Amino acid sequence: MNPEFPHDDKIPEAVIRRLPKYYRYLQEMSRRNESRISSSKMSRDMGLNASQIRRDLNCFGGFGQQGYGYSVSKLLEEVSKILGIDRRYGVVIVGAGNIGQALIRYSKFIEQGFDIKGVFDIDQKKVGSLMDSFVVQHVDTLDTFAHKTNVDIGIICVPRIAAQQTADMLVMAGVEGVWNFAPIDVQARKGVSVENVHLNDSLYVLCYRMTEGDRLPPL
Amino acid sequence: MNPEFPHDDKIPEAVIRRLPKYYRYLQEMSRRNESRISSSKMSRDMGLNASQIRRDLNCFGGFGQQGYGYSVSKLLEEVSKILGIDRRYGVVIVGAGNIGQALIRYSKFIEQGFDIKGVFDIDQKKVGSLMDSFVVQHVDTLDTFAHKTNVDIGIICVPRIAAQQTADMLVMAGVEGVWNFAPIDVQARKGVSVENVHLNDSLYVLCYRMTEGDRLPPL
DNA sequence: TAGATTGTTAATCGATTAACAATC
DNA sequence: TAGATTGTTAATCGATTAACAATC
Repeated sequence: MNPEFPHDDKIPEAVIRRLPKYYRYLQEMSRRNESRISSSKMSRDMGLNASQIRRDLNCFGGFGQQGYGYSVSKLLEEVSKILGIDRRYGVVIVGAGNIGQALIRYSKFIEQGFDIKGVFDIDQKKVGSLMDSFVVQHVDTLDTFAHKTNVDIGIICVPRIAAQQTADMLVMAGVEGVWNFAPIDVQARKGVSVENVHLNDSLYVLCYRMTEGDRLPPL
Repeated sequence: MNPEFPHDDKIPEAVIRRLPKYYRYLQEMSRRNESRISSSKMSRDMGLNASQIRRDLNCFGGFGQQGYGYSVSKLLEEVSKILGIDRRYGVVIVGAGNIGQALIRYSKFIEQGFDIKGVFDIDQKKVGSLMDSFVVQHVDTLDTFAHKTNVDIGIICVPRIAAQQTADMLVMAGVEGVWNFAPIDVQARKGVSVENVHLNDSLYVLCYRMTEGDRLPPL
């Protein structure tokens, strides 16, 4: 019935954004030693519609079995593969300021699979200093460094004003992905993926919701 | 034509998520000393459809003027008000680990409007130590602290396993908003707003996109 | 006034949900 | 086999875009 997976029928953005949520959920089920899971239980636990879950997963393949459900371990493995996190990534951090330091320290949050290869900054006062276990290097050396080391992802932790040029440098240096923490949408040529994080936006949405109630007419 | 703004006709989620983007854009226009802006220029600059922009803004009021466009300063002020960031917020950080430290240091990213009132942790080894300019306090003292200080928002920077109970404590302590960095969707009673950040999800989506190309059939 | 651009309705598009036949 | 649950189509819902009358 489904001989030619994966479909490359253009996966909807909404589906892609839900994949990490499935991944997190399946990890949890795996930790709890659940071996099988049905779309209806997932639905209850995750607050998503069961049809939607089945439809989402079917974008990538028929991973389930009628009358049984899904194997947690198999599905977890499949979702890892789909997300592309069944491998390791070399990363560099550009910008050794607040967020940069944060991410180095927090690199544990990048639980496994992501190896920080180097930390770069433009500030001569920071260059040469030790940040956690990394000697901060000058950005001018980024290109050379990236070409002799395996660097897949560049993390942008520089101020807004320098973010786009940093993205450009990273692309020149050959990264395939840019994870941007500066409050601006950086662009990259086709073939280089970009994720703009915008922590501030999330905080603002929180403020919106906190204020929302106050705006509604009193009952 | 629009006598009774703001509509409380249930603002679509998608519109709310775009508000911070409008805010960022308008700040940029303001920095550039632009005094007026049209939906068509916004459309070009932001990569959104002009109709959508006008429709989004009209959820909250008729801020424009036919034949002229929008006043940048007025619109910026309105969007600030809508987001609820035309005021200050007292915040506490719970969890003085990697992300917690990061956010304290990065509190500058919370450019203005957010005042860190206290930092809390459960680890006796951390309690009493100085983190930036904050003495880490024990979480058991959070409730008392929050009731004698003005605390609006609680930021959760504890491990996944402790995230929900931390949320519960924050709600007990009287916060109105929870900004959660643990990789789990925390819940709170009605009336308390929650934003789950999920940095990992964003990184995973980046990996997905980086892998995506490899999956497509060769041309 | 003529030109420009909004506010808003109508048309389109895409995503979610319901339903059910297929099948383990 | 009977029961359960998927995979998938059809129906619904909501969001985006186009179009244009209103109006500054």
